[in-house]
Amino acid sequence: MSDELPPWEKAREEFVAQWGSLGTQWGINRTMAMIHALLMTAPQPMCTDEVMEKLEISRGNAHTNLKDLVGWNLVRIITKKGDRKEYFEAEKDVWKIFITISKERKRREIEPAIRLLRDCAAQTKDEAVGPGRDFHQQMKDLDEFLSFGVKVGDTVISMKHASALQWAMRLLG
Amino acid sequence: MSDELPPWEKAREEFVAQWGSLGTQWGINRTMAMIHALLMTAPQPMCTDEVMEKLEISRGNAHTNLKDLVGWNLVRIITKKGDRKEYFEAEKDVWKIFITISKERKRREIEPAIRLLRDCAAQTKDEAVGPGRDFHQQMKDLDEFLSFGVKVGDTVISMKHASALQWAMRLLG
DNA sequence: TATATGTTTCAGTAAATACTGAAAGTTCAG
DNA sequence: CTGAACTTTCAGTATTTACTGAAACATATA
Repeated sequence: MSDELPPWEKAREEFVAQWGSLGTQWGINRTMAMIHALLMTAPQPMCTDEVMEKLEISRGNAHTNLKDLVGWNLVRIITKKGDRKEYFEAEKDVWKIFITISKERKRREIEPAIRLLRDCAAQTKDEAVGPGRDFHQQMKDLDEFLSFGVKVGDTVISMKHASALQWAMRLLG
Repeated sequence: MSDELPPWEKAREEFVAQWGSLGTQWGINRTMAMIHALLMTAPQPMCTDEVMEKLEISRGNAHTNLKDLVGWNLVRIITKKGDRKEYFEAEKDVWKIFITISKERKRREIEPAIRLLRDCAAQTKDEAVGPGRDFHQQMKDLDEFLSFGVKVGDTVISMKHASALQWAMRLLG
């Protein structure tokens, strides 16, 4: 069956499979990464059954991961009139993908960390000497660093792609 | 037992536990994140037995994760003369931690992705029309974006903390 | 209102990951 | 050498995470 595919689809299948493996490395599940890869390279929006068939996965699995991708704002639902099915379409613009992922990671990963650091710093704000003071300082340092990073990130993701590019080019000299 | 701890150690225990939970969210295992948190806030380098005791984990688990952290260059081994034990000490400087993590993630997560994208682009370089051409272009776009990001990242991590800070401040306006 | 078409949920199961504890391996001092 | 002190490995087990398939649910059409 794979033998009958147009050549670019062979490459696509490799891309989907490998992107899935890579996904597990950066902490997202294989199926979700594969669906994302599939949709990013789909000429047309795909419905649940097409995804199930392409990846040979169950309906429940396809459904859950499609909806998770929608929750990440990496995929949107398309409806066609006269057709009750939902179709799924991935954002293909790399800059937009980058912005979306950055925002989500900030919300899910960075902000909770900052809250923890502030809480721990607050609990130890009266420590004036020794290990207690060092601990307090470490919490503050980490907080300050992450908060500053968030600020920089917010600035970057508020930029148009062209502006960000120009700015980065200047950095590279 | 916890009741007898100095107050800053209460905060530390919360930090360690919560950092562990956060760790699982960004795809690293709980124990590794907890050991890292423990060592980042340790007044002195700690040996395997101390880590085992503090976190109530087995020797094998402590050993594996300590060595993984050493592999990430986030922790280094200290030996004291006249003492055969290995002691472990985490980097505490946030800028250095950031640089270390950035380098490792680049190596483990970004570079393999770039290799995949180039491979898939190469396989489809002759596609001149339609979906094949779009696929090829998508691979190239992703490659270009990530490669450019790596370049920017390399520039930033080659900077001294103060320079990077100054540069970022300028961005923030 | 019945039926067809599609979506969502979830109990049960499979697979991947992490952990334990003990045995084997290593190194050094006497 | 020999034994003590410490490190490393790994088979077995526990825990977590992901997946399946079918039933329940929702909604549009005849």
